[in-house]
Amino acid sequence: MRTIKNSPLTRKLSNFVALTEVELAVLARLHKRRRTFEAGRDLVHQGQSEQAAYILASGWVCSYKTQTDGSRQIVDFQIPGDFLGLRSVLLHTSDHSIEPIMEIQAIEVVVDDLLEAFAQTPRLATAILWAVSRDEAMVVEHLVNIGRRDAGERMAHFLLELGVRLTQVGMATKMGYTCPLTQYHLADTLGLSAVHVNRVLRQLREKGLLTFQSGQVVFDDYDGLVTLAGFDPTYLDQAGPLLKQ
Amino acid sequence: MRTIKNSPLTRKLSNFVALTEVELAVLARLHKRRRTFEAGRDLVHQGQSEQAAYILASGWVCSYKTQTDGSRQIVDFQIPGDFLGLRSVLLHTSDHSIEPIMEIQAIEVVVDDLLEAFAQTPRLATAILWAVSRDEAMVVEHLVNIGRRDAGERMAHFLLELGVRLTQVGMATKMGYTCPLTQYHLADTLGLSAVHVNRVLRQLREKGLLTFQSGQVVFDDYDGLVTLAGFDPTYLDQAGPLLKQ
DNA sequence: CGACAAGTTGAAAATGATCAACATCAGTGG
DNA sequence: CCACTGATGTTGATCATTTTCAACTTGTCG
Repeated sequence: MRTIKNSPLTRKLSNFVALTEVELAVLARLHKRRRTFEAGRDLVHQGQSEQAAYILASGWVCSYKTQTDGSRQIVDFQIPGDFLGLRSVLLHTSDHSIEPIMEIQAIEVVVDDLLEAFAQTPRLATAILWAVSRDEAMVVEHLVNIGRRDAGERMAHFLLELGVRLTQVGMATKMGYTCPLTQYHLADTLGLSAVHVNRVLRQLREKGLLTFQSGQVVFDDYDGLVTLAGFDPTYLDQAGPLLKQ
Repeated sequence: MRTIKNSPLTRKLSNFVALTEVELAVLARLHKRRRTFEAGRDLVHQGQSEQAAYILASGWVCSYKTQTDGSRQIVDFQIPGDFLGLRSVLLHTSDHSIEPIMEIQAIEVVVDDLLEAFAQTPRLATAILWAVSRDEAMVVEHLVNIGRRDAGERMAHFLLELGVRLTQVGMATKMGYTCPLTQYHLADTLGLSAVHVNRVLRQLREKGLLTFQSGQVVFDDYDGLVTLAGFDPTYLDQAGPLLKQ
């Protein structure tokens, strides 16, 4: 049976703040309607001013921005336990869109409930501040990835990072993982054209580093990839609770 | 006389949460030693595990990451009122370095005091959560800038954004502003080579759009720049307090 | 089967990087 | 007062990476 104690969000927050029974109860009251969204249809749309945020329960989504010329930049992917649209709610306006990669389930959280919960249990606010900071650290790493690495390094770095994140929730190993992303998703994530993504994947495969085919990422030479990408997973590490009970 | 009530940080946080006298008092107790740092010498160094965060009181700093091959990516610039190193403190490790562009003054904040303050006044935690979210929105916009715009558009967008931020603190107008950044800073910010930065600045000047010489940014054609860059300052807007007294 | 999304490949064009040289200016010490 | 130095800015020539355009393949689903 799935309870509040083993939800992905609780598991994630517990890495930072050891939550008490009272805090778990407050967290439980946040869980409102569970909603299902189909692949490809936007959950939140750029420019919209939203009332609710969500906690992702199952599936993958991507958050992205589109420009007037039609090009888009994927900012990040979210996996179960991650917040969706929290920034939009806090800043009173959505500066980005959120699209499910597959059919997903998400739990709606009303913003007033969340702010009320902070008042009741400040440690929960601290835990969420930590979660937001970790998200920012990932965006920063993407920025470095796009700004200062060539196409091959970008691809290797991105797929390694995704591997580490999925490993943390039991969905990947150092051997590889199942990955529903298309080459178009990769292109929009890495700031490349879809055609070039295809070539880069071929080069990595021919060098014996990694194979990404039929929705499966296989690390043929994990250490070689780490070296190529200059991958340092420190920014993803969970160093253990900062606040004790 | 400079009091807690008109410090840049208070001014910034007040945009989100109307702070009470009690909360202002808690904020005041956070203000510890005021320290001066010279230009070019790192305030926080990548990999270091820091005890303290800072609030920038005067001057500009940049936060950046360096890679093993020596290239660096500037993630963002901070101006007075911004937090420095908050993420490092929350995540228990510094994933980036912070370098003063000029001589700066910063106020040291001990992390335990900050977490203690959250417990006393949860609304302060909410205000800081908002500030962190706004920082993230800026990093996201930089990501789009580097991922999906060409060199000229990037330069225009960056200098326009900086203009808006400086205007919010009274240090710029639509005419232009004083800017201490070198072409190397711009290159490391925009993911370009310093040589190409120089060419791009020349092209913008020859097109009558903007002049950046001798530490002065002059907008020769503001609207033209906005069009070129596809600049939409929504993500920088301060929509007014979400939490009332 | 037909339609459509996704993946693959080649050739030409564009964008930006690298290398190298030189200019300008402020500070420094003889 | 001047030569020297280092940081910054400027320009040209060449090279590498990545994009664009176009065609074609493969697989899936009705």
